[in-house]
Amino acid sequence: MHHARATLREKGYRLTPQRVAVWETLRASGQHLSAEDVVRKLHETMPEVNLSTVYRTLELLVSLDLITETHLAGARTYYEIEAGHPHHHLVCERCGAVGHFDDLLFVPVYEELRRSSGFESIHAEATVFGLCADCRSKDASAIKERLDAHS
Amino acid sequence: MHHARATLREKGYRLTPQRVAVWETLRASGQHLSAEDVVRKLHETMPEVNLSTVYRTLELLVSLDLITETHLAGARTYYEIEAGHPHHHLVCERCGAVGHFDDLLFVPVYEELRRSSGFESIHAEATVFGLCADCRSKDASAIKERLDAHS
DNA sequence: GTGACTGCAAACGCTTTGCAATTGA
DNA sequence: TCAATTGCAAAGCGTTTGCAGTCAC
Repeated sequence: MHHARATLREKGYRLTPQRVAVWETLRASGQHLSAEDVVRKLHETMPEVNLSTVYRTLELLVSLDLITETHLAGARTYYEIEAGHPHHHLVCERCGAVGHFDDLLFVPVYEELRRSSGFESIHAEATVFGLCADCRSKDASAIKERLDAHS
Repeated sequence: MHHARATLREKGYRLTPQRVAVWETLRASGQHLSAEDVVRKLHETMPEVNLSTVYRTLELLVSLDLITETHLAGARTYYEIEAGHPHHHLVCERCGAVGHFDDLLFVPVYEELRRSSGFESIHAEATVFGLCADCRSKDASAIKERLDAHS
């Protein structure tokens, strides 16, 4: 919060209520939100904020490294507070739950790619899909129930 | 080619000139093409083919596992002939060159994620960005030239 | 012959833009 | 005060859809 206010001030950007509110919304949620998600939340307390203002603000916050964009799946872009360390996403294909994992896990892959392809300055955007523990245990109990019913 | 014709036939789909042409275009290029790229190439020999037909055909070929979709960067979707083994992409941020690497490189990462997060049935979509060897050597010679000019 | 397919035009969802009115510094 | 920022409406882009006509089978 201070972080964002200070950075905006420093760089000579105005501290408008809309900008503060977008930042606060992302911070409070702690989630990955789309622009649409952000206006929806904002409208609860600031009904007049416009979607285009939200887009402009998100773009600004990204350019100041205060938030990051990710493309989890589909057309939409999602935004989250900059975590400080590069990471990637783990998405449950059943319930949509989103987890993080550190980019450091990819270091051996990057090294192999440098060696084999000659690419340098490597960085990645990766989304890993799967079934989260919750959904798997729900599946397991559903199967058990069905077996019990037959016996 | 036989591959695609046979599969379409088998599944009861009609073998229209448009479908064959879309498939042939992707095969001939051996590249990652967007729907727009495909119509542009098709229009050289079949000026009447419509973009929406191309989209419908690409969707069909994807559903038959004859081609795959990837999201290299930006909004566009790209298509390529199904390679037979899962892979990811390596994109040069300077010249746009696209390379492949095998999904097997990620196996240790997947194992770690299963262990630490409880996710299962894991698969990923990853794009790795960097500077390809060509662009790096061009950079290097440009710097050398500038240094020589000053000496 | 007939239903699967095509071309066309219109709509889609998400995002960006131009502009006049507003507001933070 | 006055340029930066906003809200609004319109356009942008890539993609999807409804429909009437066409064509592979």
